[in-house]
Amino acid sequence: MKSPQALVDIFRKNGLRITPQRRAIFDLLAKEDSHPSVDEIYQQVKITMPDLSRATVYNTVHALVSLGELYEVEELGEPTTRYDPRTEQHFHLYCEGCHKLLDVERGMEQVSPPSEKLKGFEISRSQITFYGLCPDCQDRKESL
Amino acid sequence: MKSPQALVDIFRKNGLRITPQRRAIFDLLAKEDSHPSVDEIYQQVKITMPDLSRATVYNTVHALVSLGELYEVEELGEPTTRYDPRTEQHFHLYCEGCHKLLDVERGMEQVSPPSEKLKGFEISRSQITFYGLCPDCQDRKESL
DNA sequence: CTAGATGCAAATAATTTGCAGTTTA
DNA sequence: TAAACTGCAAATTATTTGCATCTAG
Repeated sequence: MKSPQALVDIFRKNGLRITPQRRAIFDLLAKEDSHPSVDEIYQQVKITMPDLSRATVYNTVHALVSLGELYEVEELGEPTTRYDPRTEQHFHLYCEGCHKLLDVERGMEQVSPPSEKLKGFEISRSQITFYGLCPDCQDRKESL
Repeated sequence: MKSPQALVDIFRKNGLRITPQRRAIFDLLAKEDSHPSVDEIYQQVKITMPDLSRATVYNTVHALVSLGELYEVEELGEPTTRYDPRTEQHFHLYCEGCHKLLDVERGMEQVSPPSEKLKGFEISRSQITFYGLCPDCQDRKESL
């Protein structure tokens, strides 16, 4: 995630305005190293800004996604969309037991399929998720 | 997707019953080579079975997913879950212009990250999606 | 016969929308 | 001061649930 100030600049450059609510959301996301939902962002920011509205969080999150500064993560079988503040290439490990979601760096591993398979598609990004059980949930399962 | 008869056997083996509704859903999915939502399945089957209920489709689809005979595809930024009748390994190409979703066979490409990165996770499946623009949508964009 | 399924309708819950009032640039 | 943003509340929509009835095995 870029710094709050960088996001401020990007917003202004795109004709979007900077409000105290947006600043607070930028600050939160910059500190965040998990994958928060809109509601989690809302609950956090609400602590210091009690009359924050959920609609405002949706609004700002959508703006960030449009600008490519935040990504949706949705392949989790959960009803809520989570957001990913990390913009570097990485993949996800998702535990189907406890719903933990971990980032794993992507090395030089191939991130695009052989071009003859692309059927003329122009690829802009990819999402790779591995589903399974984390060590804790493996133990929990064995002890049943 | 397995044949309707194979699914019938699997359901019975698991103590689930075979109703005309379920048979019709199996038949549809066996023919299907796209990625239908519950509502699309419902609309199709409803044609020949007018008092089908959506709840029944949800019920049967969930049963199929639990048995590992159908997969959820959810990384599409759409509000509805689509289902994937193909059980072989493959990845997805998703067009962000027209929301087309294509299957592409996966070859012997590496489907799991190097084990030292797995942090003890036990992986059961993976989902790999490439986002971009299909040839048609690339043309459409250029001609603006 | 009886557990499991069905259809219906009502309930949930995430997200979107409309709008009057407020604020940023 | 005009366009953008805010909070609120109502609307929308996918999915889930409760329940009385029906049916597959």
